Amino acid sequence: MSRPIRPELLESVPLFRDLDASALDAVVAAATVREVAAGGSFFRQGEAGAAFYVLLEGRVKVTQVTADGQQVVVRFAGPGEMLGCVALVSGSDYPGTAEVTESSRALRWDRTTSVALMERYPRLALNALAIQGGHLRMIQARCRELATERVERRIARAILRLARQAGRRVEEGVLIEFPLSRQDVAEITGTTLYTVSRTLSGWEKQGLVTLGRERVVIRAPHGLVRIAEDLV
Amino acid sequence: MSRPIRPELLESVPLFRDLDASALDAVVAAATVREVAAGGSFFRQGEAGAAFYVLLEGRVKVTQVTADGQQVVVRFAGPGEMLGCVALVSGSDYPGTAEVTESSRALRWDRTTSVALMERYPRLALNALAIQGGHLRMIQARCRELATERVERRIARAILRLARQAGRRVEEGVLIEFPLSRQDVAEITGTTLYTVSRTLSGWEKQGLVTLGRERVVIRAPHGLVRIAEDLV
DNA sequence: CGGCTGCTTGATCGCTCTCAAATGGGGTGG
DNA sequence: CCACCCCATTTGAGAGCGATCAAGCAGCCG
Repeated sequence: MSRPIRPELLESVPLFRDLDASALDAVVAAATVREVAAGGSFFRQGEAGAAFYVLLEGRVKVTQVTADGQQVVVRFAGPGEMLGCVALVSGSDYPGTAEVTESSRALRWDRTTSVALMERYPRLALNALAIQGGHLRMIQARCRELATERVERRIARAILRLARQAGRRVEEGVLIEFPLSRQDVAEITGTTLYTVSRTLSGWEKQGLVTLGRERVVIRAPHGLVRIAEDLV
Repeated sequence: MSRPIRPELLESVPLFRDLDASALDAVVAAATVREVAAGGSFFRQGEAGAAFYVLLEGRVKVTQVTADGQQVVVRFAGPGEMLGCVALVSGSDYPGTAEVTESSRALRWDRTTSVALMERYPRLALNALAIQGGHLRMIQARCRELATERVERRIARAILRLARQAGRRVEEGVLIEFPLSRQDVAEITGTTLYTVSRTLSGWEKQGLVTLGRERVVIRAPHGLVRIAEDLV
């Protein structure tokens, strides 16, 4: 039906770290593979949390919408990352929507299977705990930024973070690999697309970045770092 | 040395849910009890994450400070809650400080012990994962609020949340049980103590709350809910 | 080539921060 | 028991960041 999964791909999945070979085999054997094309979604906010995923290929944007319809981007996930972990244990619904921005393949376990596997292979649960702890740390940092920092600095931090997790060197500098609209950046940093546009344009005038439609190339990372970190 | 731990206290700890009696015994036997008086702390931001705690009695305020010295309140923890979970697994340092606001007693496990227990009793790891998932959910909600909502609404939500987790009925209404300064509320909601003071005073004039030094009593919860939820 | 979608830019408004100063409650020491 | 002091709080005045609204521009696809 679908292509086999390359073993080296599985070995680089953080959730599977330090899992011995037989355990890894059993875990993967219990999974099904789900493919979703760009534009689709693995799950949507409010649905019952039926399954837990590990993304193998592609890219996913996790978003939430507020009661009054404003959208917020929670994170971008790439190959190797977990999806749907928060809804996993406490029999609850998905807190966000996992929108597929590049066609994706993921391993899928339904809830009872995931829990059974974690009970059988505690390493899995510990890894999940560690990874989720990392997410918690990251989102706490974002909260701190939202609460205490000016917009320009938040945008600089967001761009640098995105470059770190999905940056590719091109001749002009570092390109953020996936389509990233001004609106997306606004939803990550808690501002409006107008302010994002003005800020990025300002940076372009200073030669810090090069812009395009849904494209950002960082020419002078140190410049952005100065904006992000300087205690002026 | 110290008073024995009442079993009914342990049974209400979410981390220990569905743990059988012998496992619970073993887990508690592996712990030491640590007492910290009001004003002290269980751990401080930046220290190596040496231990993991379950609070038995008292109250703890978890805070972070930014590079430029601004403080942010992450959460308030009461009896039964975990502390130091984020630093537990990924051999990292504590992302925040656990300030004791009411003299506290907690069970303490050092890192290697915690990990060993979770491997031995996977239920523990799964419970921790579920609880941490709840924290993640909550902090995501706060991020969403910070990014999209006006200050008055954020303050209303914060006050209601605090009342839900530490409210006690008194004759005038619902009192938030622990000393809560305007500054604290500001650090929770990402604003300034001036704005908090103005907002609360406004509510007092409308009869929604009664105020005192480090005290808030909610007289009309539905009024606050209207402020927090109405899609005006 | 036309339309769609994403982006830029200008003008204006107002929420919230900031700084300054006054007020008051509560505990402590005399 | 009283007076004092400290600290949380209130309140005012002013400034400015960033939101909002309104147009116009530009890349991209059919």
